[in-house]
Amino acid sequence: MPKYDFKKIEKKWQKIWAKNKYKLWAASAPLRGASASQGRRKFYVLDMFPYPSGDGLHVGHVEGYTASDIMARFLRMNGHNVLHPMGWDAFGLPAENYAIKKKIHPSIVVKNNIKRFKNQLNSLGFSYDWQREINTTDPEYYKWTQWIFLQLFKKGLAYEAEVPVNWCSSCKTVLSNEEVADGVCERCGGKTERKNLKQWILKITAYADRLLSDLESLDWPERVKEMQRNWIGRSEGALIKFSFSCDRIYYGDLEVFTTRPDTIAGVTYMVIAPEHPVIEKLKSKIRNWEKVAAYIKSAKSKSEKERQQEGKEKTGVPLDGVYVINPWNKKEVPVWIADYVLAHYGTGAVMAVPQHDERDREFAKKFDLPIIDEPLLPKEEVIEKLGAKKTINYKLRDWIFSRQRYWGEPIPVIKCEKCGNIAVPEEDLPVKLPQVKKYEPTGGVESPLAGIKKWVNVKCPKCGGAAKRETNTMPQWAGSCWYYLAYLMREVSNFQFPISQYQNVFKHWLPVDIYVGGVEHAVLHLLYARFWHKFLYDIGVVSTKEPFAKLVNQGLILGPDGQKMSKSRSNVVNPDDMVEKFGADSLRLYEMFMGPLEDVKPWDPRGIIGPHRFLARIYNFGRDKKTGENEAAVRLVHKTVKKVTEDIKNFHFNTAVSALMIALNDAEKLETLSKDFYKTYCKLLFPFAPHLAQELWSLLGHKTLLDEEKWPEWDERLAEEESFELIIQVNSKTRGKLTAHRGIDETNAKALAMTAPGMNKWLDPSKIKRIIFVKDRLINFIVES
RNA sequence: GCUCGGGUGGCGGAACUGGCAGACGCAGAGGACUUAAGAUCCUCCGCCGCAAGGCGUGUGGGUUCAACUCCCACCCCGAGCACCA
Repeated sequence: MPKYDFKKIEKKWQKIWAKNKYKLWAASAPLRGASASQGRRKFYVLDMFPYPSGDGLHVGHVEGYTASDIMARFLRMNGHNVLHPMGWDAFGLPAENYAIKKKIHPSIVVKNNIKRFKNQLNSLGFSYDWQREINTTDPEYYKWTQWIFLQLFKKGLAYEAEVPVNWCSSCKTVLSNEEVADGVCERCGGKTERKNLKQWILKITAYADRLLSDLESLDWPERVKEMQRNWIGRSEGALIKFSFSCDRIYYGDLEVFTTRPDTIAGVTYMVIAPEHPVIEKLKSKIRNWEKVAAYIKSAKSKSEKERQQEGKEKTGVPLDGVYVINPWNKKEVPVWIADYVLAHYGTGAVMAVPQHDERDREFAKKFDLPIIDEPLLPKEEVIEKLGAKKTINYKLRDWIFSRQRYWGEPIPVIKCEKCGNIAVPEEDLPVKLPQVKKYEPTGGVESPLAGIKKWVNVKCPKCGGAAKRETNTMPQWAGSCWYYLAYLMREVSNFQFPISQYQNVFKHWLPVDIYVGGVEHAVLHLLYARFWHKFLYDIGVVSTKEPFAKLVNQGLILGPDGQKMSKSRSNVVNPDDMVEKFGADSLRLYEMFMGPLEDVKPWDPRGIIGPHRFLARIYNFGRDKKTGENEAAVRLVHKTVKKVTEDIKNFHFNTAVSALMIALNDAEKLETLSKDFYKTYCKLLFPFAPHLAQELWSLLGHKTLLDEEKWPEWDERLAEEESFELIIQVNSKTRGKLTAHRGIDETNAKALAMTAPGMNKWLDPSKIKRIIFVKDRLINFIVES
């Protein structure tokens, strides 16, 4: 028997595909053809593009990319116009850190890594449309990233402000809230500290309501939607004014935000955040100022995380001499400061209702403040009587957008002492990242770009006077906010201005129909990209409200030890090794066969052998079989086509692979097989194991490429077996089985069941009380016991 | 604490709308072939039992002729959020 020489087969077809790739895998341009009338529609099948790290492709990449490749191939064979592109998200710290260490320019590092990644992707037989390849670090690409920033800037959605920020001292840059998890830098795991720095900020909060409500329209995993909902954190309530009363004299108002105006009668004290500006104003009235000042100082010195970690044990200080009057019942209550009240949320002040709020109760108990039982009031009535303002608050905060690092898109702004922040004129884009000798971050508010005087010093575009460039760069996430549009722009021209020339392609291809990627981007990339897309929608660039209609998350693949793969645990499985040992088709097949796509699953080093053996068996299958018509074979084909087709549509690739295995096992038992069986089987196998399927297809004598073949159809009647196994139960226990014709009625089933071997042991016909008959399944005799 | 997933053989997992639990694969056992090993092929493979049979889908209860599937209570694991007023 010939050996399944996967290396030879895979190389051979990869060569042929490379020659034909633009014909085979290029989507039709929308302006030529693509008629929706014949059931042919567009499908935009998108992978989350990789960061081309020095480690090369990971088996986790292979999982998601195989899933989308199966989908793309399947849809193409079904006659659809499929766009399946790939590119590189190449700005960011790892390339820069590597560059610092090895003294190689990051662009060279990135170039080498991309080359390696691309080879790896091709070695796995993915059917990407490489004509549309993009790279976020290409100046022609990032000029558009800068252009979008400028549109945001012009609409007032990008602004500079001094704000408290998260600073990562090991990455030496500011981070966004989304990049900080548990007080730790998402990137390097280092502790973050709080600093007040002047930064560029994007007003994502202006889109909070739409980012939240439009989630409903998306076919996304509920988990991801829920994470975004939590992150946006909408709450409805009202702003209520309390009056300060010091020595019984009115001293201005204090506004609080509450979601529970109905509990206002139970307010027994007031708490304000230590940072609240009113404290300074009331200073002269506060009798224990020294104590208060000390508390404020200690609160400010702590990071938000530290405050929260200590948060179980509440702390606070009363403002002696300061009271507020409850507008509902005119009662005077004391005012406290405590760091469990956050300055940046609501008004930074809370009316405390210990009866109803757990945190208030904890605080009240600790400091012996009264807890009163009170009537719950009609919410609307309270709001109306007090003239309170209904408000909606969000947890979401604006996106801190500048980074003090080299390897990112320069922020296209010129700072003029006279004119302020001035946008770089569109015709001057891109603002190219200049070559520098040292990439080391400065550690301060400037990026290494600040050291290049020639680059920094420019004329103000407005007044012509001396001015300086902004030296901060954009964060990692900027380039990935719009890359799915860049693939489309490739179809028209090579990123030329103006934007209007791209609107037809955007209209045709958007939204992305299937977006496959890891769940780790749930509140980073996926939130940011939705924000930018909505902005582009508002300024008329794109015509859909959302970028990604359907999202599929592949589950993490763990190491053989059940732990997350990592170099330090040395449990990383390298896809190259697997391709070398078992072949690309085996790797693809195994990763799909491991379990449901979305599940987290451990890598079983032996597991890949199963699919590999299966492919080797297919390779030699049928060599000693007679060709001929065979009804059982026909039914087997139809059954398998149905199962595999439906499974692919539902992303149930594990059971699709298993159906292919079952079909082979069953076919081996048949004496003759028709030509048609082999043909159809090749087509079904093709999306999963394209190299072998194509090889077998050509061995069958076909000159065509399977990419251009039509996906098989099935006949519902033939997809069902003629007969079934009738389960015979007595008192709901299975006591026998008989083969019966489909559609058999109760009377015949009963007669048949009586003839089952050994039935007289279990069944006395005179004692039958009741018969339950389930068509094409079972008959259950209920007898007296 | 809250929210969302999930708990099925030694392992990964399968099971339509409530209808044979354990498909498919890995591992394991026995056999064939081989000087041998490997590869390949055949048979077995949830647990108890010689068998007949009984028991089995996290635990306890319920509904039903029939429950992995539906209902109630609880336990455990994973992910996310977490002083957001």
